[in-house]
Formats: sequence, structure tokens, C-alpha cells
Amino acid sequence: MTSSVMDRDSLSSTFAALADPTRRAILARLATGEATVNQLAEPFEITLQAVSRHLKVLECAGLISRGRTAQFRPCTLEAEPLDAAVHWIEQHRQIWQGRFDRLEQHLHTIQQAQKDNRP
Amino acid sequence: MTSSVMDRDSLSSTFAALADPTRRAILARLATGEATVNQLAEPFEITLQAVSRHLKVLECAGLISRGRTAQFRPCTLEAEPLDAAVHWIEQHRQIWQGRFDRLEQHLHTIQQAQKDNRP
DNA sequence: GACATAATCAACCAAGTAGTTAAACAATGA
DNA sequence: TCATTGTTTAACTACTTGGTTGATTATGTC
Repeated sequence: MTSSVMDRDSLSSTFAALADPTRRAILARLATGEATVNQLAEPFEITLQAVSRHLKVLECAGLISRGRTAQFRPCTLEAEPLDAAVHWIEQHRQIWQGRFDRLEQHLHTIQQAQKDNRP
Repeated sequence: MTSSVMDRDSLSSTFAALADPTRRAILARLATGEATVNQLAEPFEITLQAVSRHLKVLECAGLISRGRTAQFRPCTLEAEPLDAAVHWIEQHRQIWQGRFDRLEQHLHTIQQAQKDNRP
């Protein structure tokens, strides 16, 4: 467990986990249902160990949880961190969007004023 | 312009850009309106150069655009990459959510069947 | 032209990341 | 108990990242 992944605030580790295409593909696969490490590794050309490490990153970010059935370690998607990530983005996009809505409204007001002033 | 930032697919660079708290704070500030590099750097204890590099990362990810007014380089938030990021998350969360809805429905069906079979 | 301000570039460093191979651990089944 | 299968850990390498300091470019002002 690299401290770097654990220590970071959870939003940062969520986004960092999502920043890798392999990890996003793994999550996409897990969205359709539980899978073992071998099943998850199958589509990729990298070694099983590399996949195992990607899973550790995802687990540290809270994006997956893992069970144990015999020698298998089935992975399951966990949505809470995704919720937080979307929430952060939406929150700031709303403020930003609001600015343009107000700008648009302002322009509209100006246009209206001009129209009203026309003879 | 480090190739690593340019080369990566856009989703990866968006998430990578969002993975840093300083950069998220910068974006949050920009959500409220345009700002210069010095204004953006003011809240942080790091050097102006470091902020300048964070801005380059954000620019390469398409999250901000920059103008030029005299010696100032005002930064503006750009939302498109954020839309794509949210879209990716929502898309897979929906599939995942759908599974549980179906599971719930399935359990409900089973309960119903049991009830029906009771004498 | 000289000078101040805004911002970037270049060189460097310490730490982190993604991959590798080889070894170890864990659970099952002969 | 030993071999097998699934998975993780360890040690290593190449590369990236986030920060620093010092020099440089670009614009506006005296």
C-alpha cells in the first residue's frame, strides 16, 4: 500500500484512479458485474501483476471492494467515490454555467432596452 | 509541453488534471470568473512558476483557455472536458445501478412467488 | 533607452507511477 | 503431503510529476 495513494484526499485519489485508461476499462467491465483478477486481466496485454496493482489503486480509492471465494478475489464496483467526483464537477460547473446564464440574461436585458428605446 | 500530457487521451488528461487539489482549487476559483496567473497564485504558498505549470496542465487538458491583455494572460474555465468526464462516470454508473435495480426487482419477484405459494 | 511588472522557460531534484521478472502466499484437490 | 491455480509482494527500471531557483520574454511606464 503506497502511502501516496492512501494519504491523498479522497477526491484526488478518485480522479487519479480514473486518469488511467486501463483502470477505466476495468471499472467499465466491473459495472456489468463482479469479476476475478484473471477475468479482469484477460483483455489486456500487460502482466497479471500489473493488473493486480491497478486493482490495488482502485481499492485504495474506494472504487472497488474485494471478497474472497476460495482462491479467487472477486472485485465489485463501489459507486460512492464516483458520486463524490461527479458532485465536485457539477458543483463548480453550475457556478460557471450560472455566470453565462446571467450574462445571457444581461445581454437580453440590453437588447430589450435598445428595442424599447427605438422610436 | 511535456508529451505525456498532450499524448494522453482526453479523458485521461482531464481526470489527471482534476487529481491535484491545487488545480481543483484553481478551477473552483475560475468557476467564479476569469483571473490572471498572479491572482490565481495568490492563495497558494507555492511559487508562481509552479502555478504557471499547473495552468499549463489545465490548458493541455482543455479545462482552461487563456487570452492576452497587455502582459496579462487571463484564464477562463472551459467546461467541455468536464462534460465528457461526467458523461463517462454517469454512463458506467448507470449500468452498475441498473444491475441493482434488476436484482431488487428479482428479489421482489422471488418474494412475491413465495407469498403466492403460501397456503 | 531604462526599468518595473506579468508570466514563462530551463535545469535540476525528490518522489511517485506503471511496467517488468522472480518469488511468495493462499486455498483447493489429488 | 504435494502439485495446481489464483493472486500478491518484492526488487528493479524507465519515465512522469510537482516543486524549487535562476534566467528570459513580453508589455507598459518613466
